[in-house]
Amino acid sequence: MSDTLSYPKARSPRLQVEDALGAMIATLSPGEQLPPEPTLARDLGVSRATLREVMRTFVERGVLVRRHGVGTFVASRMPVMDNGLEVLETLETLARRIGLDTAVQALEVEERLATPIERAGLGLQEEASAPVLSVTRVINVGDTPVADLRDVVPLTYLTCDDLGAEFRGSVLEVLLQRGEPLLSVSRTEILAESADAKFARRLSVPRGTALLKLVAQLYSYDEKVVDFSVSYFVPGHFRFHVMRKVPGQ
Amino acid sequence: MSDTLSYPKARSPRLQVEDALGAMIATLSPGEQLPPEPTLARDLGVSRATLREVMRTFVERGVLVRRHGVGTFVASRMPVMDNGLEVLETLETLARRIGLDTAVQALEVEERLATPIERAGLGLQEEASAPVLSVTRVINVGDTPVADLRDVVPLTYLTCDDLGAEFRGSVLEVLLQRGEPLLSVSRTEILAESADAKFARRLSVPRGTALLKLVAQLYSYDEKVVDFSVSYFVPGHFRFHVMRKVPGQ
DNA sequence: ATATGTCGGTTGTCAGACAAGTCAAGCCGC
DNA sequence: GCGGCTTGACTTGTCTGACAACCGACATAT
Repeated sequence: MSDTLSYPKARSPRLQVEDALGAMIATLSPGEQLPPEPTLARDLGVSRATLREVMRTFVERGVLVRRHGVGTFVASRMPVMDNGLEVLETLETLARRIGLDTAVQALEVEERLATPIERAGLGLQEEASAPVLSVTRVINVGDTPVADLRDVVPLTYLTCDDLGAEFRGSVLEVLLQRGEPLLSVSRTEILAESADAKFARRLSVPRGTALLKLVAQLYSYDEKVVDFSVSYFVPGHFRFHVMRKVPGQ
Repeated sequence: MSDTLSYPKARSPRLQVEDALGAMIATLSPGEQLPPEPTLARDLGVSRATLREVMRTFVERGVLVRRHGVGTFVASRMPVMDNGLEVLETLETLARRIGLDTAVQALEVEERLATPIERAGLGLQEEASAPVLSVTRVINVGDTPVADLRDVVPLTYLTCDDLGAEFRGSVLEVLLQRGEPLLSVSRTEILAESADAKFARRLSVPRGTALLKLVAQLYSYDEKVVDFSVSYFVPGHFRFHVMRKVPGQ
C-alpha cells in the first residue's frame, strides 16, 4: 500500500500561489481590484494566512496596493510587466513576457582555465588553477542580435556533461533545475561601455555604440560564487529598471 | 483646497513590529539565528501571523533567510548596507560613503512648462499646461565632471521659493526634509547612451563616450509622480549595482 | 443642505492547532 | 565498536475560524 518511493517534491503552497497570483495579476489592468481575500483563498485552495503572506511579497515589490477596509488593487505602474531587476531570471523568459521570440546564435561551450579577471570575479585565490566551464552566446530577436552573454562556472559546479542535448545556452536554467548548489542572490553591477571592434561585429552595431553592460556574480547559500557572467545589451530592445525604496519608510 | 490624502495613521501593530524587528536585526551579526517565532511573537506582543507577515518583508528584502524546520537567520550579506540601488539616496551621500568630495557646477533652477517627454514621464497626459520646477546640475569630483542630473517637479509639489538659500541641488533632499508629499518608491530605468555634443562638452568627455543613463520616476503614496529625473554618469567613478533574488525562496 | 448613524463589505489581527522539515541523541542488530 | 534506524525535541509552514478596524454608501435626522 504505502510505498516508500520518493515522489518529486510538490512545490509548496506558497510558491504555487505566488505563481498563480502573479499570472492572475498579469491579466488585470492597472488600478483594477482583486477579489476579496476569502474568495481568492478559496479559489486558490489555500488558507487566507498563506495568501496574505504571498500578497505581502507583491505589495513589497510594488505590484499590489492594499487599502484597509476597501480592497486590494493592482498598482498603477505595473512594474511586473516591465523587466524589474529585483528577481533574477533567464533572458528567455524575460523576452517571452514582453512578446519577443529569441534565438541563440554562436553558442560556444568549452572547458578551460579561468582568466585572471574571471578568477577575481569568481572569488578564487590565485594559487591554484581554476578550471571552468565557459558558455558564450549571442541572443537574437528575429535577425538582429540584441545581447551578448558569457557565463563562467567552476567545473566543481557544472561540467560540459551536465548540459543536456537540448541545452540552449541558459546556464541559470540548468543550475536552477538541478537545485544544487542552492542559490541565494546575484550581485549585478551596472555599467556602460562602448562597443569595440569585436562586439561591433558580433552584435552588428557600429563601433562606438553605447552598450549596457551587466556584470553578475551568482552566489550560493554558502557565499561562494557559482557563476560569473558578463552581458552586453544593445540599446532599444530590453528595458531594465529597478524599484528603489525611499529611506525612512 | 486642502487635499486630505492618506497619511500615516496611528502606527499599526505591523509597523511597530517592523521597526522593532528591524532594530533587533541591526544588533545581530550576519548568520546569527533569531529566536523562534512563538517566542518572538510573544516578546513583541503580536500574533504569530502578524509577525510572519513582517518577517516575509525582510525575507523579500534579503535581510533574513528562513530554513524550514531549522530557523530564521540574519542574511550574511546585507544588500542595504552596500551602495546598491535598492535604496534611493542623494548622489552626495553616496559619494561621501565611498570617500569622494563632490561639488556642484552649473546649477540651474527655473520654472517653466514641461516638455512632452517630461509630461509623459510625470504621468500627465492631457493636462493643458504642466508648469514645473526644473533643476539641472553637473556633479564634479575634484575638477572632473562625473554626472549630469536634471530633476523636473510639478509646481504643485515644489516651487522655486521652497528651495532654501543653501540649496545645493538635491531635490530629493528637499522633498524628504519637507515630508510632504509622502514618498514611496522610485522607478529607475537603466540605459546606456553615447554622449552627444552637448553632453560631451558639459561632462568634458570625448563625443561618443558611453554614458550610463538613469531615468527615474519618484512616486508618492497616492501613485502620483512627484519627480522625473534624468541622470548621466561618466563611467569609472560610481559603481552601481543591484542585488537580484533567485526565484523560488 | 448638512450632519449623523447604520450597515455591508474588506482588510488587519488574533489564538490555537496540526503538518512538515531538520537535527541529534539514542537504540538496535551485527 | 559500528552502521543504520528510530525516536523525539524543536522549528518553520499551513490551516481554521473568529473578531476588530476601517471605508464607502445609503438612509435618516437636524
